[in-house]
Amino acid sequence: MTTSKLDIGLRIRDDIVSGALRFGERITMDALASRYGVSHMPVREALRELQGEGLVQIEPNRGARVRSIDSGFVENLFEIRTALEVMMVRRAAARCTPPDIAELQAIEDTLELCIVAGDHALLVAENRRFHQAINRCAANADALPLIDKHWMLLAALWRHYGYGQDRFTGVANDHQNLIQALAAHDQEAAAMIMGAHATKAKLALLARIRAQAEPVVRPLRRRA
Amino acid sequence: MTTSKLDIGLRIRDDIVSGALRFGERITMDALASRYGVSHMPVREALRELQGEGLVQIEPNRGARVRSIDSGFVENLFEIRTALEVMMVRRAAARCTPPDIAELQAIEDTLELCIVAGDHALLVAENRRFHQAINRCAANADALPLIDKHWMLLAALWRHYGYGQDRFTGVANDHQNLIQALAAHDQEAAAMIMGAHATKAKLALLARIRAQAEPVVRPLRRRA
DNA sequence: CCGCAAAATTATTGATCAAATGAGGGTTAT
DNA sequence: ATAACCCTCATTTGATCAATAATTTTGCGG
Repeated sequence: MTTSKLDIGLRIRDDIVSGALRFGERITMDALASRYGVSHMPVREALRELQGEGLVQIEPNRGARVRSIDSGFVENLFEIRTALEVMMVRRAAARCTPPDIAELQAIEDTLELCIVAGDHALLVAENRRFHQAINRCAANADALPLIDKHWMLLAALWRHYGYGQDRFTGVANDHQNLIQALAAHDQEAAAMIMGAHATKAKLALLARIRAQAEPVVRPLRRRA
Repeated sequence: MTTSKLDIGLRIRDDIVSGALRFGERITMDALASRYGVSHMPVREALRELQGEGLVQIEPNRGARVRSIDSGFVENLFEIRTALEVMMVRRAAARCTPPDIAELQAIEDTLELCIVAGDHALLVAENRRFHQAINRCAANADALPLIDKHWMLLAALWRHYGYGQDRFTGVANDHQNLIQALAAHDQEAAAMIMGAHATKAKLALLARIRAQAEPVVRPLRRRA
């Protein structure tokens, strides 16, 4: 009914990331069409596009479902993102300029304030900004959407399983060391730290999954 | 006319890779529909899916065109694929079994026969099989389609610019050393060799592109 | 009461149609 | 003659309709 002319693909994506559409859930075009107040056509095209991105899986003549996840999938996802971000931080270390470093430090400052204040919602946003800033320094425009896609999926998983108590201990330290390595144009150091940083996140999320955490639906701000 | 019921997306993909549809070329649904003897519908969905994969670019209300190419894009593509394949070969080194090694050696044997015989067509096929076999050992099912996608794109570029004379000198040596490292479960060695292997390919293709005066990039008309 | 088969219902897939958007050309006015 | 404006055509996009495939339900027989 609220027939917003916005791209239906974005709406579906948001609903997947926000948890409104759960992983593995079967989705019919009828349901989505009535949910968004449009006909089947935009939904069909959006689903195809999301299938190309890997977010939904379509079986011929048998409908679509949101990509289903298991711990193996999570591990695979992390390894892909880690490999890409390590590559990117290496490039960033080679190319970053003093203004870039200053921007990173500024983001990191507010991020650490969030840690102290316990503002998780803003914290994850700032964390993403931090990593995006690094990736932008890497100047590989074609890797950015790839990383963003995986980041988005993993963010949805964090949301679903909840951030543990000690999720962000060590993050500030990693980030500070990362800034140091970038400022010194030390590619190997930056790569090492980033690899460890991402791996720690992987272990933390896998632990949450193993612990079968309650699906916490946190009132995270919808639009940044 | 030959209305094969096969997925139109595959046909379009093949036509892009084979060069029938050139990079940057504008494609209308009418043209594709009549070309494959189907109505607009399957073409629409296929184009959306290919857009999700990044192979075609769709501008709203202005149609679709095959992804356009420049040397920066090629470099970006190689860096992504290299990062992923290095990650994968590291995993493969940790997990591969004697039968895996035997299979790799068998593929490599026929590959080297192709080098001697100068059978380029079979050679590239065997080369791909070799790398796919390694990636399968890595047991990261979610990285496989990603790598395949980039491999396919780069294969199309090789096809277009041609393999130089010395493209495959050193390939056999790299592969043999790779097999040794895998058999010894030496992750670091395998990663190093794979990184060098992929980087050499990057340099070779970029050299081909620079050497060829004729640009593949078709002048893209910009919107206002 | 259980199993199998056939029909009906449900949902996807392909096709045709109508409307909206953008581009290109032609005409007119200055 | 040139520039701006309008009109027309081509093409995408959204909607409805028909048909194909699959799943579920129902009915019959053992």
